[in-house]
Amino acid sequence: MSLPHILLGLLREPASGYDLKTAFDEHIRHFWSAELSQIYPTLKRLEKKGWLSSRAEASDRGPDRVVYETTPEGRQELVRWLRSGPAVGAERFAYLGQLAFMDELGDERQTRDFMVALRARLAAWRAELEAIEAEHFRAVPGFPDRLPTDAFHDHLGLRMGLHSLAGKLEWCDEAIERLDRRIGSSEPEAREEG
Amino acid sequence: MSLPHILLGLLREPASGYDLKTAFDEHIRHFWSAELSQIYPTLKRLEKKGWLSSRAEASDRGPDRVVYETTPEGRQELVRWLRSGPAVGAERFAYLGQLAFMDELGDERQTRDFMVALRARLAAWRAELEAIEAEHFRAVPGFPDRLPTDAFHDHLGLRMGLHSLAGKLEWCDEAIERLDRRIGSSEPEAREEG
DNA sequence: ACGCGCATGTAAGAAGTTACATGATTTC
DNA sequence: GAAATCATGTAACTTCTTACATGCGCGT
Repeated sequence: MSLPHILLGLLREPASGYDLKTAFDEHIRHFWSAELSQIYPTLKRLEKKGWLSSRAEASDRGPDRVVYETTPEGRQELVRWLRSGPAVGAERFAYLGQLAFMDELGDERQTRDFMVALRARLAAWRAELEAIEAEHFRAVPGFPDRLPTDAFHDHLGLRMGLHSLAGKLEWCDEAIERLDRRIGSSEPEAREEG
Repeated sequence: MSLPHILLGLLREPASGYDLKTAFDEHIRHFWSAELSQIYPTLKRLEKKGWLSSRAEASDRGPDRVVYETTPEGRQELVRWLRSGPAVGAERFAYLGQLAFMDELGDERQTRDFMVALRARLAAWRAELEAIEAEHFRAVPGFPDRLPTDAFHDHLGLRMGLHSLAGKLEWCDEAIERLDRRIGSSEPEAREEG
């Protein structure tokens, strides 16, 4: 039930479905994703609900664009969502499910391999967020303390990702360490790996 | 595409749909959730696929139970999923969407209120996980280093939640601090709040 | 001529939620 | 007698994914 609200939020300025998909891939992807085939019908639905209005617009290249913008009702609904308190509690982490059943494999070295792979994925993600933050530092005047309010809010989201990933990476290291101790004490042979 | 695999994982021992719902509410809820109305048809689908078999069983109280267990094919599919590497990247965080658009409200004190509310929710969640860990410490012999492999895997999941929440809570504190600085410097009146 | 980026969608199906329907037994 | 727990589901709907269909204009 959040995609409509994310679209409303993105439609601060008028945009086409295609534009919105670009925004998803560039900025929103860090906490949500959506396909064009989901965006187009959702926009139509929101227009029927009265939260958006649309108009056709000629394009420089390619076919006409259908440009949407929020109506006062749409804007009101966005504000209602923002004021309804943090939407927390429905998160789903498939990799924790995998981990929970990993003992089925009966070999803790496989759990270790899993944790090492997970650590690499999370570290890559963190590197990506760090690069974005570094770029902001370089390019945006007044970063981070004197940012205008919209850029400051973006920045808070980025920091959340970094803190959460830092915690998870600590956990990976802790888990790998404990697994090594268990593997080492149950099996006398040494095992080399970075 | 993870619910079938989580059900396969839970069906290490034969269980009914009702039993599985109980397991979801007790253990799985920390990283996944499912309703009975989703579990029952999914079990039927998995049986048709040949991953589960079922038999009716008399119950002490209430109607007959339909007890499922994994077939060799089901077990093989679970192992395939476990070995396919960490399923990461599709996570969705609605509250980061809210935060990103919060500047629409044009008042950073509302962002601050939001962060305080979010902090409280996350802290409550952490307290819950900590209570579970404390109970394990008290009740489970050999905790945490000499656990049997299944309990050790459960424990890793718990630690992940704690580390991730710790990172997020740090972020909340950082954000609230920065917001206070911004609010304080833009508006001279003091503001009391816990 | 071919592919890429722009721009629109539809169709089919899987996954998930909320509400409803039924009925036994046990506990207060 | 009422409420909780055990136990099964169906129906209607929303949400999301994957695959397909169409066509213009620009660069190589």
